[in-house]
Amino acid sequence: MVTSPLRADAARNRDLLLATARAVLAAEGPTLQLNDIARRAGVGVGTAYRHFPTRRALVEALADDAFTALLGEAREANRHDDAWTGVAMLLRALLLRQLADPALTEILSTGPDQDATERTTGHRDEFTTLARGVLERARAADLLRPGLADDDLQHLVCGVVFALRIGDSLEERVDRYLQVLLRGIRAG
Amino acid sequence: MVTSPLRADAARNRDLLLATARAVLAAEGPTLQLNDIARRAGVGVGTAYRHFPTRRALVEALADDAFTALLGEAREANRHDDAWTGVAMLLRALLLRQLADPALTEILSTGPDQDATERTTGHRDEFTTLARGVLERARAADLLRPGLADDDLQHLVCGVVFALRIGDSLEERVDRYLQVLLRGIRAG
Amino acid sequence: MVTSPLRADAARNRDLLLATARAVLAAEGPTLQLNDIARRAGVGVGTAYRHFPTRRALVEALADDAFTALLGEAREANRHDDAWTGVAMLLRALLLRQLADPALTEILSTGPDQDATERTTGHRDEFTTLARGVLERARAADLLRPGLADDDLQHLVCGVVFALRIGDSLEERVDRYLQVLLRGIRAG
Amino acid sequence: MVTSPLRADAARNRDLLLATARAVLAAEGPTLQLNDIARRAGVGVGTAYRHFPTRRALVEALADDAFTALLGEAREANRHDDAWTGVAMLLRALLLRQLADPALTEILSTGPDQDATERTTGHRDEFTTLARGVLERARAADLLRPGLADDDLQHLVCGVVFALRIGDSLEERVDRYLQVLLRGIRAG
DNA sequence: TATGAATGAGCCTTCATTCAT
DNA sequence: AATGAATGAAGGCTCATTCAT
Repeated sequence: MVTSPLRADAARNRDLLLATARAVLAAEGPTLQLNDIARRAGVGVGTAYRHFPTRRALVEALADDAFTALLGEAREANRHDDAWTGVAMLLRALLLRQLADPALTEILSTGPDQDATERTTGHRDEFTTLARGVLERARAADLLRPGLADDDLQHLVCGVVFALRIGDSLEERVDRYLQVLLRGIRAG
Repeated sequence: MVTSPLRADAARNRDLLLATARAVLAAEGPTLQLNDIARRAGVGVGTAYRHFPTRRALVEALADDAFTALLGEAREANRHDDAWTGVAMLLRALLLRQLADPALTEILSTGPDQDATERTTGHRDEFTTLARGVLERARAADLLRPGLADDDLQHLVCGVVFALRIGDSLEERVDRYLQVLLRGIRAG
Repeated sequence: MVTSPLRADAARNRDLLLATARAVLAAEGPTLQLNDIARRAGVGVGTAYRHFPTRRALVEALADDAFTALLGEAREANRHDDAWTGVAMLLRALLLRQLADPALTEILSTGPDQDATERTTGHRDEFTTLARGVLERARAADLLRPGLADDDLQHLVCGVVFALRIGDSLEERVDRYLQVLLRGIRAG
Repeated sequence: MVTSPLRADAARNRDLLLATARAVLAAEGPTLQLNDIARRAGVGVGTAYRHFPTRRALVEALADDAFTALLGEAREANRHDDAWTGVAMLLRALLLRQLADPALTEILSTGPDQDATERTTGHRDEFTTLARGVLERARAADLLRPGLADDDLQHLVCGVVFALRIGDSLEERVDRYLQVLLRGIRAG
C-alpha cells in the first residue's frame, strides 16, 4: 500500500501544523497540546487530529527532518577513514541534532515500542545499524573502553543533552561536555 | 522558636503521605498529584494540603532523607586523604542517592528559586560548599580536566542519572557509566 | 470583521445557558456558578466556559437585553419636552429595568474596570452620556436639588432597588419609593 | 436560666475573637470566615466555634454594641419635642450606625427569623417599637408623606447605606443622601 | 476533508465543620 | 474549655478527544 499523495490543501495544513508545533516546542518546552497547536496554526482541532492522531505521531513528524539529517551524518561517520574520528563524528552529530531539535530527544529517549509510524522505526533501525558499524570498528582497534554496549553510548549522549539543558549558556558548554564524554569512553 | 513536635496522629498521616508519595514516584514517574496521593493514602485532600501546601513542598520532604545522607557522604569525601578518591566518592554518592530517590533528582535539576523551604535551600548551599572543597583540592593537584566548573560536574551527574534511567537493568550499568564520567573529567 | 453568526447548535446552547442562568438568578440570588448553570442546562461544563469564560461575561450577557432596553428608554427621556418628566422617565426606567433583571444591577453596581466585554463598556458610556443630558437640562431649569452629581443619582436608584428587594410584595412598593426619591432630589 | 458568667480566659478569647472579626470586617468586607478569624486571633478553630456556633451568631455579637447605641439614640429621638426633628434624628442614627458597623446592616437587612439569639430579636423588637413611636407622632402632625409604612423607612435607609457604599468618598456624600431621603419622605 | 462546538473526566484548591487529643 | 488536625463536599478550571455540521 502506498500512501496517497496529499491534496494540496491537506499538505499545506500539515506543514502549517508542523511549523507551528516546532515554534511552540522551541519557545515553551515539550508540553505540546494539540488543541493549542491547532488554534495557533489557524486550523480546526479536527484537522490536527486527522493529520496526527496522537501526540507521539506529531513528535515523530517533527523529529523526522532531524532524524534524516542524523542518518546522513552517521553514514558519513561510518565512511571516515579513521575509526576514532568516526566515533567522534557520530556522537557529535547525535548530540547536536538533539540540541537543535528537542523532538528528536523525545524519540531517542523512549522505546521503539512507542513509535507510531513505521517510518520512525525504520530510522531507528538504520541508525542502530550505522552506529554498530562505527563502534565495532573502534572496538576492533581497541579504541573503545571495554564493556560499553552500543545502547550505552546512545543513552550517555542523551544524558549529556539532559545535562546541557539544565543550566544556562548551553552553547559554550557543548564542547566541554562532549570532550568529557569522548575521553570517558575511550580506552586507556 | 522550636518547631513543635507533631501530634501523634498528625505525624502518622504525614508519614503515610510521604510513604505513599514515595511509592507512587518510584512506580509511576514524577507526576505527583496531591489529590491522588491523598486518596491512595486513605486521607482527606485537606490533610494532604495541610502538610504539603504545594507539590514542591512534598518533593522536598521526600528528598530530605536522601539529601541529608548525601551531605554526610559529601563531608566524608571532603575529609578523605586522597583528592581524587574524594572526587570519586562525591560523584558516586551524588549518583547513587539520586538513583535511590527520584525526588532528589528533581530538587537538584531545578533552580533554588523554586525551593519552598529554607531547609532545602540550606542543604543546597551546604552541598555546594562541600563540593567546592572537594573539587578545589582536585584542581590544586591538577587532577581535574581544566575548564570544568563545579556546576558542570553536578549537571553531568544528573545527565548520567538520566542516561541510566532510559533503559533497563539499571544496576549493572551504574558502575560502567560512573567510570566513563570519572575518566572523562580526569585530567590527562 | 463581523462576528460570525453562531452555528445553530452553538446558538441553542448559548440560549439554553442564558435562560438557565436567568432562572437561577431570579430564584436564588446572585450566586451564579458556571458549573451549576452548566449542569442544570444539561450541558457540559466546557461548553459553558466556551461561551462565557468568566462569571462576569455571563452576567453581562444576561444583562444585555435589559441594558439595551434601558438605553432606548434613556434616549426617549432625553427627547421628552419637559425636563422634569425626562428625569422621572430616566429614573423610573433605571429602577424598573433593574428590578426586572438583577444582572443589570450587578453591572451597574460595579466598576467598568470589571467589564469583560467592550460592548458593556460601550453601553455604560452611552448611558452615562444620555443621563448627563437629561440631568443637565433639569439643572439648567433649576429643577434639581443642587449638589447632586450624576453618579449620586445612579447610586441612589441602586439603593432604592436594594431597599425594594429587602422585603416582600415588591411591586406595590415601587411607586411609593420612586416618589420618595423623585421628591427628594427635586429642588425646593 | 441565667447565662453563667464566663471564666476569665474564656471571656478574653471571646473579646479577642470579636476584635479580630471587627478588624477583618472593616478591612476586607463582609466575607467572615470563622477559620480565618480564629487563626488571626491566635485561637483554635474549636474555640471560635464554641463561642460562635454560626456565622450569624458572630455577626450578631459584632453588631451588638452598635445596635445598643442605636437603641439609645432612638429613645432620644422619641423624647425630642419636635416630631420632625425626631424623625431626622432617628433616620440619621440608623444611617450612621450602619455606616460605622457593617454587621448592623447585615442584621437589619435580613429577617428576624434568621436571628440566632434572643437578644438580637429583643433589640429588633424594641427598635421597631421606638421607631413606630417616632413615626406615629410625625404622622399625627401630617409631617410624613402618606402611605409610607414603618418598614418602608427602615428599608429606605438600608438602601441609602447601600448607595453610599457603591462609590468612593463616602463621608462627603452622607449628608447629601440623607437630605434627599428626608425631603423625599416629608409630606408636601 | 475541514471545522470547531461539545463533552466531561479530572486536577487543583478552599473552607465549614467535626472530633480526637 | 481549648486546641488544631482531619475531613471531604464543592467550586473553579483545563484539555484531550469526539462528533455533528
